[in-house]
Amino acid sequence: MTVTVRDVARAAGVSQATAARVLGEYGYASDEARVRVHASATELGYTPNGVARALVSRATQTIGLVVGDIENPFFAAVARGLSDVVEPQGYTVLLTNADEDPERERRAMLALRSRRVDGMVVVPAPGAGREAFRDGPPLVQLDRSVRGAATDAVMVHNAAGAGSAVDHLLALGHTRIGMVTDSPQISSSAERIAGYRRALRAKGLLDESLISVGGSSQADGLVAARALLDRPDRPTAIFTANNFMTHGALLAARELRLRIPRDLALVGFDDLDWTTLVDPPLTVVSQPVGDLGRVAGERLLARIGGEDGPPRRVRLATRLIVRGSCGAL
Amino acid sequence: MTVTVRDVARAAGVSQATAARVLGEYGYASDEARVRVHASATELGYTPNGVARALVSRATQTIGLVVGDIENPFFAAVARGLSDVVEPQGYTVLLTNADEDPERERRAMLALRSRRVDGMVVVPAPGAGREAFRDGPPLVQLDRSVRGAATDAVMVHNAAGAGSAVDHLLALGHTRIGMVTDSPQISSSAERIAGYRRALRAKGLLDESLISVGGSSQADGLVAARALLDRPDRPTAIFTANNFMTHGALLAARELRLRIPRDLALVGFDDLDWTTLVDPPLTVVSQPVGDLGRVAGERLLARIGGEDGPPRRVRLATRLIVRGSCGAL
DNA sequence: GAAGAAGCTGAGAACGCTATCATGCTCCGC
DNA sequence: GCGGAGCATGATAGCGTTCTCAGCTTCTTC
Repeated sequence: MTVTVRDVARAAGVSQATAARVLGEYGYASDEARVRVHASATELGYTPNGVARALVSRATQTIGLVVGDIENPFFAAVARGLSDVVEPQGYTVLLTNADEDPERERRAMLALRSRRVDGMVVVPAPGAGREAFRDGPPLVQLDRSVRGAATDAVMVHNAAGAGSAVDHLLALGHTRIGMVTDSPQISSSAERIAGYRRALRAKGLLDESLISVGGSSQADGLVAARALLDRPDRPTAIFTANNFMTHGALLAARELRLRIPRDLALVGFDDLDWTTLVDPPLTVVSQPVGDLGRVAGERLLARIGGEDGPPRRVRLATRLIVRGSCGAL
Repeated sequence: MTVTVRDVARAAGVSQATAARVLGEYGYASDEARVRVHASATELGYTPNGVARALVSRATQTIGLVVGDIENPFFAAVARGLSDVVEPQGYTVLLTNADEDPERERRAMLALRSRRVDGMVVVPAPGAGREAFRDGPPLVQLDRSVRGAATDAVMVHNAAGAGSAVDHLLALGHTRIGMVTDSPQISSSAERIAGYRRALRAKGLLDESLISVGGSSQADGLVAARALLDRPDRPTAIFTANNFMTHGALLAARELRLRIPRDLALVGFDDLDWTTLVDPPLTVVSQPVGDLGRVAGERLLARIGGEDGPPRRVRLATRLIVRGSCGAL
């Protein structure tokens, strides 16, 4: 069915080896052979078979990406950044959603492995064990890192970012600041909790009961935020540790008819398209989402290119963007 | 480096053929051979080489997806739906962003082809020619369809959807209804424009100058919406044909201090997370985004499975969700 | 003019798998 | 006891590339 080098060779009246040489651009070939081979290649519509090539070259020119859910704008931005860096180098991205489930993640990584990806970028699911990261192709962890997994990792300064959010609220005079977060099994969430704790403890204002743990969906965020806001002594400000929690907190505030920022100040982690569209616009700790993917891609390409040495952990800076949801403007 | 069937065979003390049979689960093998092969396979950590398998079976168990930009929530939802349907069948999705550029799209499809994907789902870029869709693996077009490209296609009832939006505005008494749309080179946009025209013409209210053509970004949407709202005889209602245009129109309205729905009624095409978060919540024509991807996946799997017959075009229904942005509530 | 270098070519061996085939072997029924 | 069915096994031929190697021709150099 499909046309092979052999077919092209036959049509051009040369040996398979010669045709392969001109098509593969290596070794010698006379000008005459060259033009004839190219002519019959285009005439027959020859497309090199990447599978066969991958088998002998032991490189599939393919990068695996394992995220929780591509519908999460954070992961979508990461995917975009990754492919932007990697495609110009001839790589294509194999995408899989693991839905924050370690078992699905394990299976996805296995599937990518048997497809012989040249490398993979993984956002580890909560509870993922380090074994999964032991051997296999070059791998970089993104956004989170599994304890004991000796791979490159690209993350943001979570603790500092959370600290900047809390400090902002403290500076505005808040003394009861709650936090709505994803599971602390996720290293980035754990770090954000740590940053929150440290900032409050420094002022002697830490109250553990004001930390509400949700999950990885808006619904979870709503429930967790409601738990905090339903209390008689509800906090006057809330720091939400990811975009689902932010969304949930907004829903909860509306449900309880709390006006922002008058009744409740809000700072979210991770900026989104719509944060400037709501009223008031949201103050957030913005992460360089595209850069996360891009840097992960660069790390990976370097490793694929043979870079050696101990695992490298890269941390990118976050930035507090003050808008209206804390009453600072 | 990596362990092959041959290594497993050697370790188990059987021939390569026998080992291949038990690992590949075909043909005969004694129970003894079976256990020994499996034992040494797990001991050595054997992972089947999908590349080699693909070469002989002529199936990569891989589906290509070409979208404009995975950061667009619409495409992200499509990707999610597709992979949800396709992964349980053992397929993995190769993702590429073509940025609505026919040339990049062409190259992406070529790359997917040389990777020998078993099928592909493509959201054609504006201006894409039918040639690209002529031969190659099974292909389904999504959201849009290229004139003369004889492939399966999965789309929504664009004209009817646009009509329902306009009818809603008409029923509320609006007589000057503008439209902000993406390029009519995109078939779905063209159909939405057609639906808009038909609904207005039926009432004798069609004014071509109220159609403002933007592009594929928020910025374009803002500019196009502003062009409409800056006029002294500005429309009292606007129908936006995709989520970027909706976002842009919201920005333009804010810029001009127009109150929604008092000064301006708004209906968008495509529902999004944040449409219920803005004030007032947005009335939209919602599309079954996940289903688009799922149905495309099912179509594709059917074709890969050998389904024959003329190209099939599937149309999914849209649904008007009335919220507050038209003053209907 | 001989020796060597350089240019060009085809044969053929991998890569790691699937799958066919021929060859034994055991067991059954008649 | 014997033919045939059924089971088990190893050899071996691809899949479509990449790439080495040997052989041949042509050009260079002293």
